Amino acid sequence: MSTPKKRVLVTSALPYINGIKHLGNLVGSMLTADVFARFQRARGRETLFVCATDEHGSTTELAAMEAGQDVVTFCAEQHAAQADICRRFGLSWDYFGRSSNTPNHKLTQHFARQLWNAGHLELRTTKQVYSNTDKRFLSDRYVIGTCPHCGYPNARGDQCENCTRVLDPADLINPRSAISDSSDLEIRDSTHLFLKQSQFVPQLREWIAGKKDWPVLVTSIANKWLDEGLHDRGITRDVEWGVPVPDDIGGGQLKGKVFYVWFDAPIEYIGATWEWAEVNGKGDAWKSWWFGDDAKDVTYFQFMGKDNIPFHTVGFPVTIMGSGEPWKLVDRLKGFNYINYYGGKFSTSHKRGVFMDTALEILPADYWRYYLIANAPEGSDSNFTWDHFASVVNKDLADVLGNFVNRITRFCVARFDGRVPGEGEYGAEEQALIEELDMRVRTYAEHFEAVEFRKAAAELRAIWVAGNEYLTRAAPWTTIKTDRARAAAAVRLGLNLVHVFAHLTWPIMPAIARTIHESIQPVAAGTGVIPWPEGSMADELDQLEAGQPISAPEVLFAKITDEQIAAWIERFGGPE
RNA sequence: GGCAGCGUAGCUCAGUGGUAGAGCAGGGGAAUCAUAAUCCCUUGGUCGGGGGUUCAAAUCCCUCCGCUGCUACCA
Repeated sequence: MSTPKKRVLVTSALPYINGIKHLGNLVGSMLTADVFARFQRARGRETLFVCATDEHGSTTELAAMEAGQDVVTFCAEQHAAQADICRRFGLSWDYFGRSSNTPNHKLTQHFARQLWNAGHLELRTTKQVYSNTDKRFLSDRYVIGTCPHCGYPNARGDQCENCTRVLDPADLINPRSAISDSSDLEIRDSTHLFLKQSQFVPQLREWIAGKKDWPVLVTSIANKWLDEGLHDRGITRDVEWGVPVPDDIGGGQLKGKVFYVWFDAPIEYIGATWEWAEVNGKGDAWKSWWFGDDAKDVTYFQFMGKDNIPFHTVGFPVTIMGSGEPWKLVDRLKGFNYINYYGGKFSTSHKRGVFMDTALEILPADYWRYYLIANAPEGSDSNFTWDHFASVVNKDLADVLGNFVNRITRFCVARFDGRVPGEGEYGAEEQALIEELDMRVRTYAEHFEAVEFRKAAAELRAIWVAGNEYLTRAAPWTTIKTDRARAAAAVRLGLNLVHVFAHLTWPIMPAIARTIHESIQPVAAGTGVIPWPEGSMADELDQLEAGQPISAPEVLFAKITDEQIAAWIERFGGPE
């Protein structure tokens, strides 16, 4: 298959600043984006992978208040914490930015100005709840009161969680502030900018219709919004923490207001690229990834959970289309369903499920990376249980991959002095394996190119299994008794296989891949990328020099025990 | 309530018109290099229920049931 030398731009949905993400958030955006970006780099394509924390909005202000911090300090600390945990998960972005940084401010104001000048924004005055005690406007969800439909006393202003009916804060009986519990509320007029999304329906529909390779999940959600009729959307808010609306937009009627977090957050994909260029002294290079003819050779991939799909198929595209400028739209949008935890939702407040920090407390990142990629919720929601997790880790990682590396390297150390044996020639058995792997490696790459993670992981596993099958057929522990050269050839092939496995495994399990590689030979210094084996398997499996020393690595994957499973169910929650 | 996705072997999931599949779990065997790890063979499903279209339906249509999510001011 030819390898187009195009640039690849990868973004993952921005994690919200408030709180450590759980495994579902991780697999649905950041992790799959990382594996994809690593694959592209491994194939030698110029790749830019950016992400950032999404920091604005009233939720952040209130979380900071609760933490007893000012919002700037709160966000700085939270950003540092997320950056650290993501780095420890092996997420390899070229830059991890912040939506509160200057580039995003400039870009958000630029896009708004373009939209305003083109007549796609208009001023509308809305009625909103103002809390005199809190001295702020309250978003609907921060007004609580008695539900007019079912009498539930703690219904939120956007929806009653008891009867699930959609509400307006004005409907609530005895409304009060969720922040202070004060009932000293009033309705005030507030003027806001509205984005006239409804004008873009035909353009959006045509754009979506051209995306034949997007998941059904994505196009069906997008079409549903278009079919129901797009509402014009308010893109400003009466809060303090956000990108300020500049004076030249809105005729001076929007003093003190900021843009809505969902308006500025996706713009931060561009902002993060700008931040990357600034930090690396690349000047205007960021523009070549996003703007005009310079970005013609860029293929842009987005990764996100299904909750983010409307904002990326409708909201952000309208911003770009409406700007009248040639900014890049997403080429390939990969959306994911959710991972459930024993059939229910992951929940911070109920201490149910596994979060990025607690996951790393109990096992290394690569265990999680493999499990999550092999079970990515692509077709439908998937379900996490400790028993399932343990069976995948123990079987696929410990028994199939770990044991293969262990058995061949230990045998080489015991019977061939820990050196790659040069005797013997590859025969029919080896040729059959080479042909099988030529096919399987091609298939594995095709699954990645098609952004199909479960299938890719299943093919990788099948490649590991092929190694064990070969070794059992070749049985060097038997042939060595009568034909040392024959056994030597089998060991040489087995060691070459270990080397190839390291290269194939790197996008999914970068740390383990490096360990495996270094048991055979040092990884070439440089970028840290362990490149894809682009050659024919006949060549790739004849790479190691005769006589070169190897070592048997320590146990690569510790098996998960029943006692551990029981302890983790106790700690994180289990079947109810 | 409306809408969307999903419902396939005990479990996790492929399969979108042409004789039901994979991995794990279960059963039998081989091997002994290896973390008792591996390899081979194998049991197991009226594809959520019902109706329809078709020479042919897991696949298309209708209807019912169930699960999950979204429903625009949570992000």
